[in-house]
Formats: sequence, C-alpha cells, structure tokens
Amino acid sequence: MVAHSLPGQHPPIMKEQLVELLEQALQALLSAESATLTDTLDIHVERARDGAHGDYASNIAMRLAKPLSRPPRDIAQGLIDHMPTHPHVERVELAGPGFINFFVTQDAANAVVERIHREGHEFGRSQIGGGERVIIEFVSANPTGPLHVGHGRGAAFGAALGNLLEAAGYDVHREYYVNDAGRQMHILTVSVLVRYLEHRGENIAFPVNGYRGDYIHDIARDLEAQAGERYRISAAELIEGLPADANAGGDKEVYIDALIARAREQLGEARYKEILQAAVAAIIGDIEEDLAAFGVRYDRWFSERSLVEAGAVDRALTRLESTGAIYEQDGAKWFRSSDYGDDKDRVVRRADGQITYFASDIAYHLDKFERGFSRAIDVFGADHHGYMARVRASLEAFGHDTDRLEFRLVQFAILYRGHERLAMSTRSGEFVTLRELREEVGNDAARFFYVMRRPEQHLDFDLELAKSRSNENPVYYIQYAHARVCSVLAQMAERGLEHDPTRGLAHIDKLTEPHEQALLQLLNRYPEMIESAAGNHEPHQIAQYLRELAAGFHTYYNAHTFLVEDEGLRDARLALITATRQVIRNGLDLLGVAAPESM
RNA sequence: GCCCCGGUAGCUCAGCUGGAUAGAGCAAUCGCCUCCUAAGCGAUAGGUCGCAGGUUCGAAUCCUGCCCGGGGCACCA
Repeated sequence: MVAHSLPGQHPPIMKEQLVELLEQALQALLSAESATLTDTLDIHVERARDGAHGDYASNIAMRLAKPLSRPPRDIAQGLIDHMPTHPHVERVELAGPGFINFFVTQDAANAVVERIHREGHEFGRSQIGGGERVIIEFVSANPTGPLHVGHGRGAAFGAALGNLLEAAGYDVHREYYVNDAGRQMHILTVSVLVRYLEHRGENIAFPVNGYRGDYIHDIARDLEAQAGERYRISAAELIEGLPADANAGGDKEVYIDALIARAREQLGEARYKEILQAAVAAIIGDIEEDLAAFGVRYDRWFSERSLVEAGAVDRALTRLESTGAIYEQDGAKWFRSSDYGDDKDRVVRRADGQITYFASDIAYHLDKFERGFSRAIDVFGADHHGYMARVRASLEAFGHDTDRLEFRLVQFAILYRGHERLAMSTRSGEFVTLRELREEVGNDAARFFYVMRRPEQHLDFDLELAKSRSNENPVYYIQYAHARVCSVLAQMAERGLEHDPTRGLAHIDKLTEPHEQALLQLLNRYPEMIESAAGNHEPHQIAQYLRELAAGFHTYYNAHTFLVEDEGLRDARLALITATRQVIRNGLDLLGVAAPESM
C-alpha cells in the first residue's frame, strides 16, 4: 500500500513520512469505528501550491468519501483526530472540501541547510532504485556520417536520464548500438571508394544513392595517405555494363547494389573489407569523439556485426522458428508479429537470404534481457515509433515481460536563427551537425536546451537565444546564480571576512525573511523533485526546478545584503546561499552543464 | 485509411498517475545600479486550457467523437 523507503544513508523525505502518518491515522480511524476498506488505495501527499494551505496536502478524505459513505470533511477530521504526532509537523488542518493540510515546523525546514552542507554532492541522491540493473540505449545513429542536431537531443536526453537514474539508486548501463552490418555499410564503402578513385584521377560519376558529405572525401584522403594506390582500380571496368543510375533514367537502388557487387569483384573481398572497415572505424571514431566532447559517455558500443558473426541472430531466429512464430512466404521469412499486437507481420530474412535490420534488433533486445538487465530503456527519435510494436512483439514471443522494455521517443529539434527556421536536409548532405551546433552555441547551452522540454514536445531550438548572454537565456540565468554565490564569497574574502559555517548553522533560525523562507522551501523540494523526475524518466523537471531555484536566489540577492554586520546572521545567510550553490551544482551536474565560478 | 506525438497568455513552454483562485520565461508598459557582477530585481497587463459530448463531489488533467499541426506506416536502415 505504501512504498516504504529502503534503509540507507539518505533519510526518507518529508512527503513519505507524512504518507506514513496518514496511513497510521487511517488504520486507527478504521479500527475505532470498526470499519473496513475492501480495496486498498495509495495515499497521495502533494506539495501545497498555496502557502496558506501549509507545506503539504492530502486529498485522501475525499477519496474515502465513497467507500466509507461519509462526508469527506468528517473523514478528514477523523483522520486528523487519530493522527500521531510527529516532531517535524507543526500542525495539521482541515480545509476546503476535505483537504488535510500539513504545516512543517520551522526547525524541520531549516534543517535542510545543515543536511546539504553535510551531504554535499550526495544531496538529493536516493536509493529508491534499489540497485536495479537498467540498460539505457540511446542515439544509436547509423555509422554513415557525423551526428546531426537531431541526434543531439537523444544524446543529451539519454545522458541526463542515465545520470538521473543513477542518482535515484539504479545501476545504470549506457549503450550505443552500432549498425555496422548490412547494406548501408556497403553503400558507405562504395561512396568512399568512388571518392578515392576520383582523387587518384579516375573519371567516375558519383552514385545518386551514395553519401555525399565532405567527410567521405576526408575518409578517402586518409585512405590514400595510408595505402596509396592499393585500392586503385579502373573506373571504366568498375562501371562497365552496370544498369543505369537514377540520373540516367535507371533506379538508384538497383544501380548502387550492382556497383557494390562489382566493387567486391574488382577489389576482392580482402581489399574491399579493408575499405569498409576503415570507413566504419573513421565514422564511429568521429561519433565517439563528438559525443565525448559533448560530455556523453557510454559503457559499451555494441556492434551489430559482432552479434551477427557470433551467430546470435541465427540462434534467435531458430528459436522463434521452433515455436512456429516464423513462416515462409514469397521466399522470405516472416515473423508473426501481428500475433503479438503489431499491425502486420515483418520480414526477418529476405528472399535473397539477407537478414533484415529487424532480425538483428530482435537478437539485440533478447541479448539485453539475457545479460541480466531487469529493465531496458530505448531512447529513439520519433520517426522510429513503428519499431516499438514489433520489438515488443518479438520479446513477447520469447516469453519476456514486455513491461520491462520502455521506449522513450524524442521528438525532433527544429533549429531557428531568431525567427528564421533553418532547413535541415540529410539528403543533400548540408545538414547541421551536432559538432557545428556545439561550436556555435557551446556545450552548456546545447545540453540544457535539448533537455529543458518534455521529450514528447517538439523543440524549437533558437541558436540566437542559446548564444545570447541575456536574461532571455535560461542557461545563463541558472549559471549566473551559481557564479553570484561564488562572487559573494570572493567579495567577503576581499573585505577580510570569513565564513564560519558552524556559526551559520547555529544561527540558522535568524533566516526569517520571506525570501529566505521561500529559498528554504525550494531547497527542501530538491530530493522530491529528483525522485519524481527519475520515477517518470523526465530530466526536464530538473531544468524547470533549477530555473525556479535560481529565481529564488536572484530575488533574494536583490532584496537583501548578505555581508551584514551581524556575524550570526551573516553566516546564516552565507550557509543558505552556499547550500543553494551546492544544489544548483548538483542539478546542473545531472544535466551535464557546467557550474562556473565566475561569468 | 491505420498508428504515435502535440494543440494551455501575443511567442516558447510547465502543469496532465483527477483536486482548493490555471503558472513561468520572453515580448509589452512602468520602475530599480554612490550598494555582494543589472547575464539581476520589482510592478502592471495578458487565458473560451483546439471544439463537442461523457465519467466524477470535483476535469487543463480520464473516456469518446471531431478539427488543426508534426511524424510513422518497405523483402530501407
């Protein structure tokens, strides 16, 4: 009925203690009146929105009105009468249609400052995850080119979610699934080959379906630098007798497949594979470097090719086949995903014998569960939503509980420069890369902007706003609050003063100003916010909270002077603002945003 | 046609596991630097929560239908 917090270094948060009080009051009330409840129900306690309603409120009496057949206010009064006392609860009031409002004691509210100073960067972390093993897969962009701005959102979101879950006590494993097997890799290979041949003086048209980006030239040049003429073949022989490309009235898909086949013939498998591996390695290396520079790190880069070569895909398909979940039609093999909620059945092995991307995805997700992760989170772009049903279907066919797999679909980021919308086209090769974005607006602004909205929400990413050093920019607003605290301490030292934290905590009850009370309340909310954000997998809550916290600080800063004559009050105020600084730092850290000492 | 996501203040959004007068930032108007960084603060103004029904003591929040906007519906990845 009630989720009790696990024993650990972190004390249970106030909200949970209140739930327990209500629980006890309810039991006492029921036994006093010999009443029973047929259904259990969760007791909710929420932060009161209005200060007049206390610190926390519960609607439990209203929800019990029907099962107990009594007016909610009667029940609320009964609960209040049977409520055990609690050292941190000043008083409990009945209000409105039957709300129970809790007023926390001033001492309990003040205690957060001491706790923050004691726990430091640990403040806000909890054990609610209970060490549960979670694998989070994110970005997983195909290694066919540099990451673009769309991938950036998945990267920032996945990284923040990973940090958040870790802070909530989960054992998090971060993974990037590398699609380094399959046709795309061959298209990449011939794209590089054609550029290489061009550079060596061969006259050859670039395939319509090839990858046109500048990075292909770069890879070709590296290939020349390392291997010279090793891959030099005759362009004329390479294309002789091939079907027409799309710009000559043919089909670009047919053309490029033929070109791939011819390249393998002409070069031989060994040399062909060298180019392929060089190209893939170059691109993965670039992606890895890009993400690392963005502050995004993985525990593992999981290669699709390794899965195929280890026979994992064949084994998975064989297992499905043995249970009758696969059938053959038109020469291809189909998985009966429609038996498990998908719209239609899906091909796992094409008529030409090639396995599909979906087939290796089945094996990959099976592998995640077989490695012992009790929960898997896939962060994908919204354009992948069609995969959810089929991947779930495959896991269900293996007898796994599909509730253990969660998809988080991240909507696209639309770039603006002021009011002007930037066109993004991946086809033309003129897309804006993540690297370009980072260089233009900086990592901090990029990380923050990417996660400040709910992932389901389209993101308008204004480059001008992200770069602006003004109050319009939420990143600077928060970072500035942090820097300002540092600045106060610097000013203090300049005046030959010292902060005595012990004296500050001893005089913490001098913080009676409304601005100080508001700030204390914000600090008290942080652990609850982390639990909520982690529980709902919503890093944007952190961003929203930090803005509020920074606002609370800036308001306070403008209303009061911290470096006052009264030493007790001065140290109490310094204790409060350094605690605020700590919480800002903790929160920004989860988002992967720096907390600068000065700006 | 089917599936997913969105539609809340002029703009960008939060609130959505039902609760007490719907919030923030920007933009607008008016104020605040002999004083710890004005990358800041204060005040005013601004809303049929897409529309219509339904469930409920109570709906921005849940259900149904409809209207807009985005995305997805391959023997592609």
